[in-house]
Amino acid sequence: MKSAKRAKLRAHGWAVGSAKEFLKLSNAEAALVELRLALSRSLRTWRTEHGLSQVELARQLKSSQSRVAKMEAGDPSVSVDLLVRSLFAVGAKPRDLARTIGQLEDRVAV
Amino acid sequence: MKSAKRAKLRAHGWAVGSAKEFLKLSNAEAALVELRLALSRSLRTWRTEHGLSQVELARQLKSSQSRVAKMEAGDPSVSVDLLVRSLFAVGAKPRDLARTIGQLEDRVAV
DNA sequence: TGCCTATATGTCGGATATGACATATACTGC
DNA sequence: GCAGTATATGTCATATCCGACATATAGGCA
Repeated sequence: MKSAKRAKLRAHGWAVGSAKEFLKLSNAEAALVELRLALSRSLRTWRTEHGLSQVELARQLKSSQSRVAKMEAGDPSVSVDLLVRSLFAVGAKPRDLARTIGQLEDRVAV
Repeated sequence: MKSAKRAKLRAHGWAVGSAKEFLKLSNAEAALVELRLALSRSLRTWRTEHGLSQVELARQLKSSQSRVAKMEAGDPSVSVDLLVRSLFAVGAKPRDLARTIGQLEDRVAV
């Protein structure tokens, strides 16, 4: 939506866009979940390909085996922050992240 | 490093890889900071291009003007999580994130 | 079977992030 | 100068996350 059009709608407040906004928010949530899962898979793939156990990886990350397990399981108690930090910590480059994220489908209904 | 080689080194514990690990960790931190900044810029760009004020964006995100300001400033109190969630919430697609992240330089010295 | 290793799950105290509010700064047009 | 608007900064109570620990489950092997 262009700014001119939006400027006209703005005065009407949330009532105008509520349904659309609702969809956007739930889509956003779905996208976040998928992102978390994609990063989870990346981390597990990296670990197994390097022949490490969760305990060993945890030591590298200065974390614990249980948290590594939760990271790899996409547990909701794990933030995208932690996943990204972990991937960087094991040597992943921004490019690698970009590739992983870019492979997610674009499900956003606008 | 391949898993066979690593397996040999494993027994020696942290002493072997400490310097390398240190570099990796600080690189990881730097990468995270850059990522935060890149996402910050994306968010501000999106907002200004849509002719919204921080207050209006905050309402969309169910957040506050001050937090939006901090997001856009790359404030350390703002997590990557929140930035990503916000971008998704305004309709960004995984592809858009991927493009933003991919543009970061790969500074990791391995 | 019992033992060992790897992974998963539940919980908890302390740490960090969040929204909200107050306030400050900056830039308009009057 | 002074309103009005937009953005920045500081603080705080609450919410959420994190590492750690305990414990459970699963598979291999003697």
